[in-house]
Amino acid sequence: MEENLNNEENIIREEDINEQMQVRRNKLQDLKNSGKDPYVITKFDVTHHSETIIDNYDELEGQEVSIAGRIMLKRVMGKASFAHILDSKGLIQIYVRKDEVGDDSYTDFKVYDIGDIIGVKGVVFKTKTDEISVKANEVTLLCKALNPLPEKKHGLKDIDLRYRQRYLDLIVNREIKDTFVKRSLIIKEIRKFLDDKGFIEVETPVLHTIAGGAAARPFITHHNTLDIDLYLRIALELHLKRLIVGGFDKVYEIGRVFRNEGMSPRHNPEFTLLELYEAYTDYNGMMDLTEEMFKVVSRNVLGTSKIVYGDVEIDLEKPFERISMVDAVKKYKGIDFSKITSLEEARKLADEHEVEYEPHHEVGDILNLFFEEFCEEHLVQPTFLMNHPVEISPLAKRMPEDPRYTERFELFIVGREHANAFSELNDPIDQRERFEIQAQLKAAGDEEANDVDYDLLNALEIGMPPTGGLGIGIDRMVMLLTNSQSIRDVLLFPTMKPRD
RNA sequence: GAUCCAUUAGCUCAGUCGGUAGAGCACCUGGCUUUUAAUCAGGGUGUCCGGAGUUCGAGUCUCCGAUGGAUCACCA
Repeated sequence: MEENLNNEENIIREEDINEQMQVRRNKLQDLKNSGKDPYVITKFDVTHHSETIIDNYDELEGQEVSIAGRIMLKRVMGKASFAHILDSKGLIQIYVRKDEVGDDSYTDFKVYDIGDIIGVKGVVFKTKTDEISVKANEVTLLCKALNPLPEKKHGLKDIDLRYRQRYLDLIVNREIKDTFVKRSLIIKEIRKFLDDKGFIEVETPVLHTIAGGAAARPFITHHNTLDIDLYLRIALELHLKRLIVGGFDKVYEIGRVFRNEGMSPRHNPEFTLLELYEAYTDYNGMMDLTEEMFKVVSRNVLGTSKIVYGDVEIDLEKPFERISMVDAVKKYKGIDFSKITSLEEARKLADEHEVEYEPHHEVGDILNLFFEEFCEEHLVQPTFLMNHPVEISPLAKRMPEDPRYTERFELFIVGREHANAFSELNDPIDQRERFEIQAQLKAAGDEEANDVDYDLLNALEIGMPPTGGLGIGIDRMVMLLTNSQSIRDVLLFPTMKPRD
């Protein structure tokens, strides 16, 4: 059955071969017929990269080098040719003369296509226009490209194709490679930053029996042998806290989490989350850590902590602003929620200001709606939004001076949430009550509400020290530091709907 | 999930009022021993995203569908 389907696909594909693709297949067949099948070659010794040759021209002039890369541009004349070769570091020109490589080799070279991968042995020199080049004395075809590359002038602009065929995008739009190099450096710097502070990196399960630690709809999968449904994790929180109970004082994990929700320029179904937990500190400690991390990572990766995002300059150097959610709503909307004590008052306010709420929303939920509606977009420079209502913070400790609110903060930059942290709730009795409220919400149809995690409750009953916890969306952070407007520009292979 | 926009050659894009499908690059044939998005002469290679409808006639108008983008909803 499956084979039949594949055969059908293959038949369709054969029909899709256009003239250019057919020409290249014919060229490959000719190579094979004359004993020059490039696919039998297993290795090629590369001694230099384009960048090395260009950066060290003075030492390398007249020296023999061996380079390899993809033909990107080709200028063929009767008995001599120029071409540009793309290797992992960039472009370099090669000069191929018939009287240097021999008649047969030159004839072969003339029919190589843009996109083919060749190895070149030759001598470093400068052309009369001062371009650093390699004069070939030997050219080897290492791989035939059977499909043509996009055009040299305009490259590949079709966003759909760029995401679906990222390999093409990387070849043709080489500047995007920088984004992914930076992404790698950012994650490396985060690890270094945390390791230097004595944090231990751990790995916890991706397959969960309970989807908790965040408000999100999970992906559901099935384990055949156990015959149970499992959830792909939506957060790292609940396992990392168990490790604090177990005696690790400082732990972190950088891992993929999965949320079965809408996609947008800022949301991908799978994304990378950093979560860390530190015993014997609170959300103030987490604020200091967050501020330092953003500053240091930016400095070490970009060489500066004053960055440009879109048309705004963001200063990660000066102390981040700190404001409570109640004060933010007061500042940007002129409404003082600290004086709102009943749900009726809150609903009346919401009605007056055309803020839509759900029947199950309490005062704290409505406060949060006001914040999202009227304040969020104003928090462009780094701002810690603090002291969220307990209703939207089921895992955070209450503020001792006002139990309606929690010791929690979110870091906002360019109007977006970049971090979320709190003094972790370690009161097992309070935690049990909050889980039960979540369970009621879930029973009432809220698909994002948490289940009761009895094992976590047991862990808390064993005893978790006062702990600060922090989560940072790595993709958002990479977007910020690479001035990327879409999350898909910082993901090598963003989730795409299959065609047909 | 809703709304708007896009989809034409391998790539980037034109296509007027509904009247036989166009350009540049790429590709093919030939020339050219220092080119620089090489160049000179010649060649158009197509499921106009798919399907249905209106019409004498549809790339163009209408409807249904696919994929993508933006905005909204949800969220990080």
